[in-house]
Amino acid sequence: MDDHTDQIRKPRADAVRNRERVLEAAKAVFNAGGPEASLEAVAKRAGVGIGTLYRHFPTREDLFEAVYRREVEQLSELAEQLKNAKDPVDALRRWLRSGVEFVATKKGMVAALALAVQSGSELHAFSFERLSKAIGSLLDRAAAAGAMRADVSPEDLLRAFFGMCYMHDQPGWQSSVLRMLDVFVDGLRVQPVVKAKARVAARPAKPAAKRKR
Amino acid sequence: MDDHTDQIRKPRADAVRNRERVLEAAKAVFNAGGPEASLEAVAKRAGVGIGTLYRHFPTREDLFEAVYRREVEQLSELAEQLKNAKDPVDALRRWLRSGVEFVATKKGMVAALALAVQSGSELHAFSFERLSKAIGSLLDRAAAAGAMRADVSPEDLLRAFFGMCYMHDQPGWQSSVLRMLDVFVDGLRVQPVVKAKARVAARPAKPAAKRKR
DNA sequence: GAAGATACGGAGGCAGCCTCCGCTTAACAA
DNA sequence: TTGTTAAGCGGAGGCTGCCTCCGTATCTTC
Repeated sequence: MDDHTDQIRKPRADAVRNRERVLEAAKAVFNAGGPEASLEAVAKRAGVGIGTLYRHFPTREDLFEAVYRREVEQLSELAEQLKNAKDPVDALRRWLRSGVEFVATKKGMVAALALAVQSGSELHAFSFERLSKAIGSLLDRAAAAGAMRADVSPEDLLRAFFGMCYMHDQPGWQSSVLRMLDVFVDGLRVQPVVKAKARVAARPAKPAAKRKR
Repeated sequence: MDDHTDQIRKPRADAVRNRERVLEAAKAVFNAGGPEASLEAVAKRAGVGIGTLYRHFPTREDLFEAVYRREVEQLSELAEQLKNAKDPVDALRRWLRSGVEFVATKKGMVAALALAVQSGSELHAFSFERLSKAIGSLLDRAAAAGAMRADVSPEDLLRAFFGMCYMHDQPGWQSSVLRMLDVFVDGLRVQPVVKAKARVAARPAKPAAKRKR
């Protein structure tokens, strides 16, 4: 909307450079020392003053956002691609598995997201919206095909996913999470009326809101 | 083992009193301000010096442990009771639901546990051991009865449970978690061979390690 | 080259962590 | 009771990290 107002000064070269340096330093420092690492350490590593860091990224979360936005986008794009897979349930499973790998690589991200969630920050809002949308279409497709229960929202799924990944620094977390996700996806499949027990009325028949067709 | 060594001085009355005061204050402060709340605030509220607080609880985790140990024990006892229920799967489901309620009440606990997990503290070790054991018997019973897949460890389950609850300060978390747990338990049931699709080889037939009979 | 906008850096105020040690007080013996 | 002494108390103080503010330096534009 203000893309081409009258005269726009070219951004200062040093500013651009510094921003980049800070980002790089932040990525390194956060990955090494967790998301609570000292911002002064980041500044020092970037070779800039603490004031400069704060000017570019007024809050810690702003810094997280800049560092991890791209990574969230990658995850989201992956879902986008899987949209075209044949078996939608399998696509979902594949996305979740990839997500786990992803988390395993970028250890910093989950912790940052967890922090972001608690503080209700931008990053959280952005990430959840982006990912929800991406996964939402997977879910919708699966539900529309009748291959999966339809009363589970993308947000639900994300919460569960990230929650499980949150334990990502315990010994066997990765295989554990994979196992749990498997169980979860199994539970997600629409089940034939195998159990004539009590839970009959528990699940509403209507597909809850945003069905595709 | 050193219950009656030669001469043991009776513990000082003021020390006992102060310990109690600090615990009470801590519970209040943590529940209100989260587990990162200032320890000096706790001391002030307890009406003791900061030094006293640190003498009784050298680390923040020690304080958490003392505050939340009892609560963990309650959860664990609940599982103990459910052991006698008829339907083991249902018992598990009930335990999980109670767990959610529990978390809803004692908001402090999950956050504290989450912190504890990351720092690999006592509290974490203790809690996980205690709860694992309690749930383990539920799982075993269910698996032995053939009502549930047997390749899921109590630790897995706990991780998943706490993970899901970790988002416990977002708007609709409670119903979301309940929904997810339902899905999860569904996935946990051993499924009849309803789907002759691809996933045939995915799950090994052998019940993985500790089967009951 | 000059002017003016923009960005830099770090001093400094504040808060919380944790330690240390001189003083107080409770428990026990006589 | 009173004296002795171990146990406990409290808060000053050193340290680290957060964040703001503003005098100074540097870049862009003309």
